[in-house]
Amino acid sequence: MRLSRLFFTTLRDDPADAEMASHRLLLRAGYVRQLGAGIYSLLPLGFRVNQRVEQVIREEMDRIGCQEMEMPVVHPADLWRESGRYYKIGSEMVRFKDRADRDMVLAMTHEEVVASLLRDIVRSYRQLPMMVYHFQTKFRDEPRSRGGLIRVREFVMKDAYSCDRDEAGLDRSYQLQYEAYTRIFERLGLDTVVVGADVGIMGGSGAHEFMFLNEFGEDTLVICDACDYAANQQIAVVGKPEVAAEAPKPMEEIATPGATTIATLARFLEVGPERTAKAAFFMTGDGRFIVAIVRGDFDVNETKLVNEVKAVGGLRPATVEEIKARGMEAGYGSPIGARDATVVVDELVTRSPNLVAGANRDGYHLLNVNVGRDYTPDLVAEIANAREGDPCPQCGKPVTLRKGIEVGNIFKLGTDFTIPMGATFLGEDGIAHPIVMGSYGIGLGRNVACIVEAHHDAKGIIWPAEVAPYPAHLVTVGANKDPHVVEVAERLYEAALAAGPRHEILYDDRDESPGVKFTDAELLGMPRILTVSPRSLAAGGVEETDRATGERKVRPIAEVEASLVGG
RNA sequence: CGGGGCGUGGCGCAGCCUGGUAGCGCACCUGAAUGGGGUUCAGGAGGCCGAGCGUUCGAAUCGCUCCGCCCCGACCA
Repeated sequence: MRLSRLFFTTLRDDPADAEMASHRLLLRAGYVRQLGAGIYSLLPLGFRVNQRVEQVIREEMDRIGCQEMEMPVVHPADLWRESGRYYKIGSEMVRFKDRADRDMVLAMTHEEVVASLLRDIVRSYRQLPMMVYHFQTKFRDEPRSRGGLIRVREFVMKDAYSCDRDEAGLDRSYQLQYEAYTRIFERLGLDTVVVGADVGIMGGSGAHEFMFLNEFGEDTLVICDACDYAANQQIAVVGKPEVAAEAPKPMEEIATPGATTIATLARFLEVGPERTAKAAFFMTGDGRFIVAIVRGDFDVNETKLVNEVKAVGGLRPATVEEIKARGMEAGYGSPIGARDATVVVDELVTRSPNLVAGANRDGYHLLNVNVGRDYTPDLVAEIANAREGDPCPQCGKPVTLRKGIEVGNIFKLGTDFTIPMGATFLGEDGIAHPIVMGSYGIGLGRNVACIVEAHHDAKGIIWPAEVAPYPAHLVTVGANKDPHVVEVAERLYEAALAAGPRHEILYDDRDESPGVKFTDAELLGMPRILTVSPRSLAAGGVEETDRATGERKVRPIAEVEASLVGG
């Protein structure tokens, strides 16, 4: 591609809205443009990178026998009513009516379509196992997009679905996908950490997320450097402190004016936060009021809480009015005297005697509160967040907390879609069984952004060869002075072009100053920068710069040409 | 959805407080010089100042409403 013809422009100034290096560089180098909140166009360069990423994924999916297909973006709402997700998912799913007043939705993912196809096509166990995938646009009307391509509303995802006769088959398919993912991210140049993940209220029996460690990540990971333990904080269960036994003391009310947070309370009473109980109040999507109690030195983990109380529709913080209506006082709250509330207590609290807890009276707390004696939990569970330095559940060494971006996930769905949607097969036993599914997603744009996060320097992007839009960037200098420069450059360019699409290079044939050309070449990030100039010709050929190492050498023209057309 | 910030040419910004009909840098066009690190000079083109309503003789500037975008939080099968 001749740069003089390429639909793009580079920017000298950093776009004001781009905080992440990847976002800034992709905008500045002319790979993407924003159309709206979380909605991006891929310019030709960006599209080419996307295609390269897609191709890597395609090869690895094909390699494990996953079959490529394509499913629609617009679905009849009835399909989603069948699985029940039409009612469970909130406003992140775009709903609309077609001209005949039929309810339609924009696809957020494609489990329903796969299940409906299975129902139509699969009759016998002989047709299983089977895996399919496609690259397709998803629209998720996220409340807030962020980080350029990291969190968007419209994006292309590779989503694969495994379909098996039973759990053992699912385990095999899952393992194949796991291994394929490992190869994919290695080829993409992304170091990932695989963490155990939340399966959510939709059920399923297991999930892993492939995480790219990055400070802008939206997930917090609990990682042990001493062993291989790694989990999303949403589900991480780590060791809790030992608590010294203590005889229960009489409960006693004490004035604590203004001490509405654990920090101020602990300071006021001159005790450690571990001597206090923290109350958090939630409403479930189905209208239940939850009081969650953790020790003052911990935070409530909402994912764990959602799962423990099986909160359909999730949790939202309760309002002050809702708290008052149940006999409690925000800022001075505890389950003592609570009405119409489900009390969920972290197991550590039950082992911690004589805690300070709210008196449910403005400006007062209670000393020496003991679970069981002073109030009765409806549920005792592990609902606290793992903290930096807590003991690893596998080896006991302190864990660290890291931020990560989810670049891929694999999920054992089980029969959550096939049972409600009636996707069954006739087994060897002559009985109908539900097909056992798994789903496996990789968001393309997010991966492109992460690749840039991992591969750039102060000057620009440095694409790994596997995903570079073009293998080389050819620059001419002094072309106006010396016709031989143009001759050689044209010869190299045409030779690469003739060698096939995979060999095509980027050719900066613009009448720009050398500074502009070199600066753009480094910004754009092709792995090899080839310079043809009177100087390089006099030195024996073409100057080649390795973008990653900065290493330069002059090579004979014929040798460079061979490298462009060869394997 | 709550809190904060910002909408002025493709990008980055000034002007707004103290109303008087829009400016700078980069990019773009023309010409000349230059030709190995965003080169120089000269001359240009491009903006109903996010939208609507209001105040005023007069609004980019003041007021109200709306829309959009960014950040923090909530949210993220």
